[in-house]
Amino acid sequence: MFAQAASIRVMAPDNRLRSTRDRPAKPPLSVAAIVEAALAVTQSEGLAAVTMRRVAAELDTGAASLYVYVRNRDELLIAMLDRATSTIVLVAPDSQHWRAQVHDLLGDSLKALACYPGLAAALPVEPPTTEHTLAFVENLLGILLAGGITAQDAAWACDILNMIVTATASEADLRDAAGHTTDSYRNAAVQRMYATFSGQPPERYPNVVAHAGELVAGEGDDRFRFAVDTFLDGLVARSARYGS
Amino acid sequence: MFAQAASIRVMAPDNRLRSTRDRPAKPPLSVAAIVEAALAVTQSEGLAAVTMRRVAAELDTGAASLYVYVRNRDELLIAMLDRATSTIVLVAPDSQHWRAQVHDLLGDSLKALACYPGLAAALPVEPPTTEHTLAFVENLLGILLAGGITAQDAAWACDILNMIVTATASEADLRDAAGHTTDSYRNAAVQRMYATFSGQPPERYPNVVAHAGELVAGEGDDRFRFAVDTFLDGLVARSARYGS
DNA sequence: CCTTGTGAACGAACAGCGTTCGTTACGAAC
DNA sequence: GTTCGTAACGAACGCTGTTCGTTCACAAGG
Repeated sequence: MFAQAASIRVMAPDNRLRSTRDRPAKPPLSVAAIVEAALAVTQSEGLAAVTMRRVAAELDTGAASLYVYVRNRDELLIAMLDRATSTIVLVAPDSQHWRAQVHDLLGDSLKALACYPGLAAALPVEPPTTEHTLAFVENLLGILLAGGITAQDAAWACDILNMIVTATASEADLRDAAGHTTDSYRNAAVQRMYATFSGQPPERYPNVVAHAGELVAGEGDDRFRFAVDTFLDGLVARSARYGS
Repeated sequence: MFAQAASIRVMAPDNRLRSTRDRPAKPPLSVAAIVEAALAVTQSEGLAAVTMRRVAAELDTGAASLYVYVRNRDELLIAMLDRATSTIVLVAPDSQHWRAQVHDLLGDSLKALACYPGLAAALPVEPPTTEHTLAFVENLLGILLAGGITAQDAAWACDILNMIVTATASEADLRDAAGHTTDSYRNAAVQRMYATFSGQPPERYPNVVAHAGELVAGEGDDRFRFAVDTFLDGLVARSARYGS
């Protein structure tokens, strides 16, 4: 066993040559490569599978090697969020179409998060201090200000809108969990939720039972649009009240 | 060592007697006792400290003993949430004061969650199927319906308002993390966030830098009231539009 | 060409986690 | 008085994130 290990060591150059031929191109270790590998694992197996060992295995190395580029797992998660956020297309604020811009921007954000089940739910609560998350907040804040929202309202609204995106993404993870088919517009998880609500004793939970359908209604997109729209309506009503 | 262990076994009755005298009253193991112990640990050391071993130690027993009453850790967390939710005082929906009732109910919910740092953030995404969480949703839904909100809007609003509470509680955990003193209205975490925002390059993040103050402004309560109020404004505006 | 040094890579280990297994011991029932 | 179900529990398993000390490849200097 020892001799074998020794011979492997000696044959290291050959090994690398062989592996380089086997796989397309094994990129050298780097922060970007690690983040990309972690995102790939998340996409295919969920965030729970994103362990240091699993990510390292994806790069044909050991867990300890990652710590040269990443301080710890939390930092990796934040880097993953930043990478995902970087795919959001930013827009120049336009006071004429600010509501549509908010919808587009948040929709993009939701799409970016929805690719990586669990990532949205498992992040430190107050994150946006990395490059792309800051750029995102900057853009959202700019659009709201262009829309005539008070600076204070706009700032707080950023926080809340972001929260809506995150929560919706987490919910979407759950809704898509059990084999999402585009044909059936209700998957198993939603049906189970409906059964839970409608199966309660009506004298104890009359509204829940009566409106079980409404409680579980809507695709993620519908609920998302409702949340954002309603909140924006509130913002506008508020700023109108300030004006008067 | 073996003999000592044996003698301990033999002295088990005495041991129990002694421990019964030492501590006020060691309650027998039960789901309620386990949940209470877990909540106590959360309150004093945060949710991260709520490990099966730590909770068991709180009850002077081993981790394995808990599994007689609790299927796994997730179920314990859900039971903890249900217990915390049970402290919320429910109200009979009154269409005259429905907005105040929503504020009271959600405020209570926030208080209930704020006692246990981390609990809000670390829960399965779509929980409310336990007794007290269902009762809470039932009541919130009833109040919104009494307020003249559409059934569909009310149902979705329950979800979103709940989300606001959860997220605010998580944020409050963060804000209170580093020794919250009632005197200084800004703690270290908030100051650090302000420094991060205002310290960015102004040409790259002009709005973030310009409005760093607004971004971190407000106690948890202010932000919470803003979020709920604005969303309710939106709901009202929406139902007015339906009417027309 | 050989030595030296520097830092990435890595194997092994640590402490802790959730959970399970098999055994023990106690209290009630017959 | 014996039996039996089951709560309680010690020990273990496989896994986690992280650290330590060593090894190795490669570039710089003599």
